[in-house]
Amino acid sequence: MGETKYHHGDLEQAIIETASRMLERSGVAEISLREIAKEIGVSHQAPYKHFASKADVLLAIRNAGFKKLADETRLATAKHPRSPRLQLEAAALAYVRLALESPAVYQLMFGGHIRPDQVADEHQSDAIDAFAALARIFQPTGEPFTEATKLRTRLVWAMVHGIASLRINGFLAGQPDGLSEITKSACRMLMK
Amino acid sequence: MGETKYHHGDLEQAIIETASRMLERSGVAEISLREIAKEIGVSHQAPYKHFASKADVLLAIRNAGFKKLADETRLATAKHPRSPRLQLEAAALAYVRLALESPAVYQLMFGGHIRPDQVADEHQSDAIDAFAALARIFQPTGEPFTEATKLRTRLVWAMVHGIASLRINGFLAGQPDGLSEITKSACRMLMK
DNA sequence: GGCTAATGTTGACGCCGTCAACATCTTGTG
DNA sequence: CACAAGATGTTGACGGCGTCAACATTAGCC
Repeated sequence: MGETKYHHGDLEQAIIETASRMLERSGVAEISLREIAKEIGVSHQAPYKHFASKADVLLAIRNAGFKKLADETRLATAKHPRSPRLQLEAAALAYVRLALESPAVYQLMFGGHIRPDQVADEHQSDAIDAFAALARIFQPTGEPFTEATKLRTRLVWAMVHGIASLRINGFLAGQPDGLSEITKSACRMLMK
Repeated sequence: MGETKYHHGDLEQAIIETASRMLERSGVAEISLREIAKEIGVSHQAPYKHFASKADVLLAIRNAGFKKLADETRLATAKHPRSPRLQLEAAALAYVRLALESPAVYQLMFGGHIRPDQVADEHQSDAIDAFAALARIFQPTGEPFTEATKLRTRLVWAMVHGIASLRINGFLAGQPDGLSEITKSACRMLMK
């Protein structure tokens, strides 16, 4: 049947996937919408039926990254319902692992490639979700987070973010094992 | 005298300065060599007499950023020769202040805009200097740093880097004062 | 003073993101 | 089932970009 169809079927998803793959291979500065379209086998204008601009494609990848971050954080903490210590460690390790798995996406989320003010509020909520999942480690009950909890959560986030970011940029040498060690040390320090 | 000269005088420095200014105003994705040249009042090819490529200009700005980081770290620690606690706090605050002063340069240093493998070893040394200046807080004598010192220094670096990076990306709300508080909390935790 | 290297200019090329106009397919409604 | 309307995809054009090549001007050294 149709080996060459006029309509692609799910071009939007194909663009996100192809763009993500090229992103990890070539870096955000090197990828072009036209090349993505060519790779998919579609005209250079086809992406504009699904995204308003190239920046919009990158934004979608960024948002998906934050969603995954929130999901994985919740998943990690859910595995150890009894031990905040293990929750923190699992969340931290998941965070770092995610960043190392898709460094280009991670840089898209935190590397200044997208101006913070051009992110719709609706999509900031995923980042807020990730923050909340972390905060519940320190304050499992449902009440509004105290200032102490927020401060603590910010320190945790900054710590794991710093570890991941430095590693991606080549400033923390060593095997992933060594990175786990640093991450666990950080957790020990933050849990005390 | 010469209001319009054929030779500029110090085009190389002018390019770095103009590029840095445009960087902070427009973001790294938006700036162009041609626009920089036009702003300076020189032809679009003139920059190529001083830099091999656009990437080379960005690299120079990145390297200058690391140099400044190392210098400021040394300066901060030198102010409190007696108290490691104050040294750490001063270095951390200087680090965060520097990042907030020139966020675009900071993103150039850590945001994945430059591939780590295309940085000449010679220019990694500034980053190593900054690391060493931090490490001396924990091990003031001149011996090779112990593993414990290195781990500790990495945690410090990751922490302040995380704070600065999250703030630049809009994930740590609040006045600079609030940021100082977080930074000081981090120092207290790391010093114990 | 004149040669040479350093510095700056003009012009061209191909790629990029995006606008406009047109083509084809899908789908909902009578 | 027909067909209009909207969704999806194509071709062509434009200006801006980074960079190569060829040429022009100037500075510095013998």
